[in-house]
Amino acid sequence: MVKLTPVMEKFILHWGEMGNKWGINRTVAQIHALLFLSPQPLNAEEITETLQVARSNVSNSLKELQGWGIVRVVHVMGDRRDHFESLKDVWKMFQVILDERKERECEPTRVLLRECLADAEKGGEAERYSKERLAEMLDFFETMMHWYEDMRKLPSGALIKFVKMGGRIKKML
Amino acid sequence: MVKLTPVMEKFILHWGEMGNKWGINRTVAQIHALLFLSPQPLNAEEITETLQVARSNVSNSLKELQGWGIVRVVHVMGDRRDHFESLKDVWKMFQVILDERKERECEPTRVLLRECLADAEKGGEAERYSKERLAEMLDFFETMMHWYEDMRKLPSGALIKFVKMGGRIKKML
DNA sequence: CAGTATGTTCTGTAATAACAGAAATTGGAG
DNA sequence: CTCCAATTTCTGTTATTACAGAACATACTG
Repeated sequence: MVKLTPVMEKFILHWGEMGNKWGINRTVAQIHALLFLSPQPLNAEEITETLQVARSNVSNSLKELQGWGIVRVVHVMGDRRDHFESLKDVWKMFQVILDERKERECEPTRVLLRECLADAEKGGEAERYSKERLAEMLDFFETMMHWYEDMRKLPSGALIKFVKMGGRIKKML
Repeated sequence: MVKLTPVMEKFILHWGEMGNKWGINRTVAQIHALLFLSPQPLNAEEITETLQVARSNVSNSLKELQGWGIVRVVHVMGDRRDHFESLKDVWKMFQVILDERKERECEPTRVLLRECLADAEKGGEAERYSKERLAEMLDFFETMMHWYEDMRKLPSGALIKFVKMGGRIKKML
């Protein structure tokens, strides 16, 4: 049985709410927070007891987290139950989440914007204004996505150093 | 009466779904999309008819969008009804949204993380591991938020140029 | 001031999402 | 193969959120 410390509880609850505001199911986010704070991998039963939610809910939420790529199954010697652990490296964790959201949400939007622009071509005058606006939107998406992909390629140390430079980068430009 | 072109309709529906995935109410996002694509400001009645949702729903959603700072009221000469228009500059629009999410969601998280770390100090051994993890998390948040604030200060032209440079920035480091 | 257009708030309903518990499945262990 | 632990999937319920329509409030018009 995992006993939540006051700090763990506080963070887990907050993380749940936060997830919610960003379109992530509350229990999914809570489980993620729990695993993030757990020194060892936990099995589903332990998560169920600790967070007091249904076993099935835990099972589905873990699948979801694995789908996002921030939680993975590990095995403990002499125990055939699955155990779960979260990525612990915060930078990597958010990188993985961003990668995933880019694919799931930005990419389809980019595709749709391209389609819209193609349709707008055939729409003549009626679509003129939409075409203008959506072209700008598409340019924004493409620019940001390219930029993210470029940053993404940097070795993680270089990226961190770069971000930590913050405003001083300005002088270099 | 506003007649939706096929392109407008397609984009509005997609934008609604997209909003949903990011924790934004569907009609709120749809209204935003409509205003973004509308060459002129629209009044609430027009929005109601165009999107076929209740007048009250439109009223509340518009308040929400104004709260986010991406839609504002304008007046048309000789018409006492409020008209609404969206920011049209995509870069500015996303900047405003990010500003707002930073304040609403990241800032409270930063505060909470600080509290957690303070609590963890008093928690002794039981909180040792949590303290480690949350300290890293806090560092991540502070670094990213500082970085964003620094970038935010750049004149928008410089920022755009900077982002468009993308990977070529690497050579300069 | 009465009447009307406009906009907001309130209240109940409908749609959706989250969830619990049961049933079904999978895959060792003996 | 049989049994049992572990996990997943299914089904119905509960909670939440989104929404419509009505009631209300505001403020302009004549």
